[in-house]
Amino acid sequence: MTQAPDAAALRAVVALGALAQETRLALFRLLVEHAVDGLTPGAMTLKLKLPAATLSFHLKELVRAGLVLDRREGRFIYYRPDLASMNALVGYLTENCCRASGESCGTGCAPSACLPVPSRRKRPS
Amino acid sequence: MTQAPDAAALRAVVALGALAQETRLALFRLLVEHAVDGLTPGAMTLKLKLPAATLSFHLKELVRAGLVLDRREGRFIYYRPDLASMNALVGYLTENCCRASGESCGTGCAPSACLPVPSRRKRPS
DNA sequence: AGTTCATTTCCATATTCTTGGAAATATGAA
DNA sequence: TTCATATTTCCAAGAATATGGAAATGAACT
Repeated sequence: MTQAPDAAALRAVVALGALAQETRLALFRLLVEHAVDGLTPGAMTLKLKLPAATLSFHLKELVRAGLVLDRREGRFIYYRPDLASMNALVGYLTENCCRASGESCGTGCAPSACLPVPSRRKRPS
Repeated sequence: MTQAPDAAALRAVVALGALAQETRLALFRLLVEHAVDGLTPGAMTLKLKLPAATLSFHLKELVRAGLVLDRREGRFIYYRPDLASMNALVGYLTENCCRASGESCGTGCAPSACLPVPSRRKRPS
């Protein structure tokens, strides 16, 4: 079965697996709505009505997959989506799963969907 | 946990789950390379070096997710990717996971990636 | 009828994922 | 230091997935 350990495919499988779960997909979508400043786990538990342990588990999964970034700010941790990474995933799917090898299918097929967050803020202690 | 059983999200989760597996992703990519005529399970077992039972299991999963279509032709069954469905998945991700709600992020964000196999190809600029 | 090939289902096993309470850790404030 | 809040890790039980041999099904041909 294991024949071509393609690194890009491996990354895609991990990212797809991270999104292939109802709670995590909802969580990621929520984060996308707050892509600029991010959200704290506390805010997410309120929004999604999840036990803290469950939320933390899924959040960690998204981070492990490289789809979510975190930054500590005092007592809080802000999580935000890594849109560049998400974009890369969509690009991979478009490239490898949307068209036959070597073929182009029009202007809409460009892999670049949207770019990383425009501006960043930092405020560490 | 289960709070908003969004049908579109549900479909996306199933499709993502179908692709979030090394063997199945390789399988789907193989099918995309033969999107026009399709492939028989026999040909796939040879290409991917999988036991028939294992291949059948994964194939069924892809069909269940709506990503693969089959047609019987005499003694053979030909499987081919449902590119429209794949396109819808990419569209969903682009719409819901690539940008903040209501925001546009440039010309590249158009949800339509590629449509079912084109008869004519365009020259990329 | 019976034979052969293509493909799937049956089944048991092994592995991985999901859940969430309880305990632990980290940070800031009094 | 002590307290309170934010967040994570620990753990264990249940649920879902993955694997593949062996048996069953389907479809053509003799």
